[in-house]
Amino acid sequence: MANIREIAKASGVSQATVSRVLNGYQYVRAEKRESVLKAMETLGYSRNLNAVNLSQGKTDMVGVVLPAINHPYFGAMVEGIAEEAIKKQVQLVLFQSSYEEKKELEALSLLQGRKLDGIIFCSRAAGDQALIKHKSSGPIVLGEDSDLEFFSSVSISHEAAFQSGLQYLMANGHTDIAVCLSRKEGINSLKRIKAYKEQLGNRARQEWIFEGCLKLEDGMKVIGQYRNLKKKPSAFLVTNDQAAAGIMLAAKKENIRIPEDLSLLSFDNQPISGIFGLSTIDIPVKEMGRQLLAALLAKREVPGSSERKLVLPHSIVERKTVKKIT
Amino acid sequence: MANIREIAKASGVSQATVSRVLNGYQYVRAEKRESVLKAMETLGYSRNLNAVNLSQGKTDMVGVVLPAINHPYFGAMVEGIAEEAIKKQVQLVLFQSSYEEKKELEALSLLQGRKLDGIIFCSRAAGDQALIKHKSSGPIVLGEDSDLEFFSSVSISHEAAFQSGLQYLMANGHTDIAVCLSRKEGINSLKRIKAYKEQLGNRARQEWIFEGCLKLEDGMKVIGQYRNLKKKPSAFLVTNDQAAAGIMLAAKKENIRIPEDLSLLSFDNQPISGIFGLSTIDIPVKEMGRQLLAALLAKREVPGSSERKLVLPHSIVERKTVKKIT
DNA sequence: TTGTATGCGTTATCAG
DNA sequence: CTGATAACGCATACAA
Repeated sequence: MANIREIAKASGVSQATVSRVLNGYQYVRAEKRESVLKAMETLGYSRNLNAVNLSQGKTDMVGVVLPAINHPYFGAMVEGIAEEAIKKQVQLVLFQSSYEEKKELEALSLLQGRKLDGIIFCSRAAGDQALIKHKSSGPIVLGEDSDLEFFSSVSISHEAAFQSGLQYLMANGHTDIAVCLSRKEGINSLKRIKAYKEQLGNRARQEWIFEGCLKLEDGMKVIGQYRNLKKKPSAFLVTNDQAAAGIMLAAKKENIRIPEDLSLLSFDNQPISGIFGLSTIDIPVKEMGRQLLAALLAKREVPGSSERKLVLPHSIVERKTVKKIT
Repeated sequence: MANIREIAKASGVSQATVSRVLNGYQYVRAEKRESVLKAMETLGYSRNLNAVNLSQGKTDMVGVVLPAINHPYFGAMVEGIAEEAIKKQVQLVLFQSSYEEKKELEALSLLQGRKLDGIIFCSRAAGDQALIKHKSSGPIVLGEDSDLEFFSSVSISHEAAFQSGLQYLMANGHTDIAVCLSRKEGINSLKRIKAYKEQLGNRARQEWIFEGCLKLEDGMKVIGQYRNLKKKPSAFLVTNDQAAAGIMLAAKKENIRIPEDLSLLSFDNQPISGIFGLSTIDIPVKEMGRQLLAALLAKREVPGSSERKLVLPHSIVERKTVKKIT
């Protein structure tokens, strides 16, 4: 636990010189540098980062808030963030929120306490007000398709993507379309329900809106409910590949043929959709991650700079789960 | 960005008193407390945690190193750790290593820099030497069944569990047993291979040892290789439920009946094993997580205290994937 | 190229 | 109950 002062004393130089050696500063005479290095070696010195952070007013750590670390969608996003983080030499601190506001506030309070240089919200439960209140604590960027003018954001247009999904199904002759959403509340779900009702008009049905579809198991449950439907849809638009795969799995068990009996179009284009031959809507999640970190660091660089809304493109990947009805 | 000094000035008290208010110290006259609180409110004060950490010499943050955050086994372990972390008021910082030593060293260097009060290695790629070198940096505990005397550890006896799995299969009349391991190297895999060869004697076959079986997809691939085997085993002992589920999935596709044609016994007793009706060996992973954090904090409390090796029990959960051969 | 002095924001000790 | 003041360990502007 030796400190810089002891090293200075042991090597017969000043603290400042030790600091220079520590930071690879060039103007240090070779002999002194050696002497400092040797002293550090023998005394087992290691830099106290808390002191460094305090002195520099930054930590090179950024928080990443996301509902579920193990969900492929967010997993891919974190991959993108992490890739960029390595380039930019910052450490990531992950906060799994499970959509609990309390967890999200934990991250915000670390930002406020200057332990984080910024926070990326991949998705969130906290309301706008909670974030706005923390705006002065440091840079915050959003991985969501939000209208919130106070923060930079990177995302696709979820509304447009959802609409084009519906339109694709309709273009294939489907008029009875059900949807599976990831959660009840949440800015995206609300927009999607709106789009659903608008696109389908009086063919939209409340009992065709399934909520809480995040994981494989969730998708499997949907088929159970599907069986009990008096009027059955001919197609499902599912907001993530996992749930859609679950639907396929359960459908096979129940001898429901896909796509002959039921068409499926999902979102994300994660590896599992390839394995299952799922038609899906590609979202450049990883790229979103990269851009999110880039946006955050840009804000850190120039604190007052204006907020940017980056909207990335989506595209339909046709595979084998949508039947063309003629 | 007001600091404690400005608050002191604004409220007409000393820094010390402000600090007392900040920390809920009781001996502060009510009026002064009010005045300080008001000043903090109007100046928008928030505590700089880097300064606090520097001053106190601790951060109340602990690092958790694990290969894959999204793997159910480690997911459950982190759940246990997180549960305990809330009780003990510490923040978790997760490091996904993907079994890359570089990532693990990142965590160690934060420990060395005093940004972490300790590290839990749920599993690791780094060799013993790398850890031992960092022993003086702070408390380190291991979630593995290691003989390493320098660190406390919490785990089951992987060797005994693997053996009892083999014995269970043999007790059910199986003599041709193949095994799926999670990775080639790694302390556990080596022990398991040893146990396999010991138990089966000359019935053990090199081509019946499958490695790299971590995820569902990995299990699916195994069936592909199984098809090409001249001599086929009658049972698989698989070191995690995910891979076993993958085997079931692929087997169904290939019209291999389970357990009629092929028996399956896996490890972990994660939810998916229940869904698939998998016979499995229960491991109290979550409890391991709790105990790991407890052990770490015990070390933080009493730095010199002796290392403890906690071995938790495992048990076989009989379901429907092991056929009794008579 | 090097040293001195000061600041970073708290906590904690020690008088009073 | 309260206030000075010394740590905590490092970075850095300013001189030299």
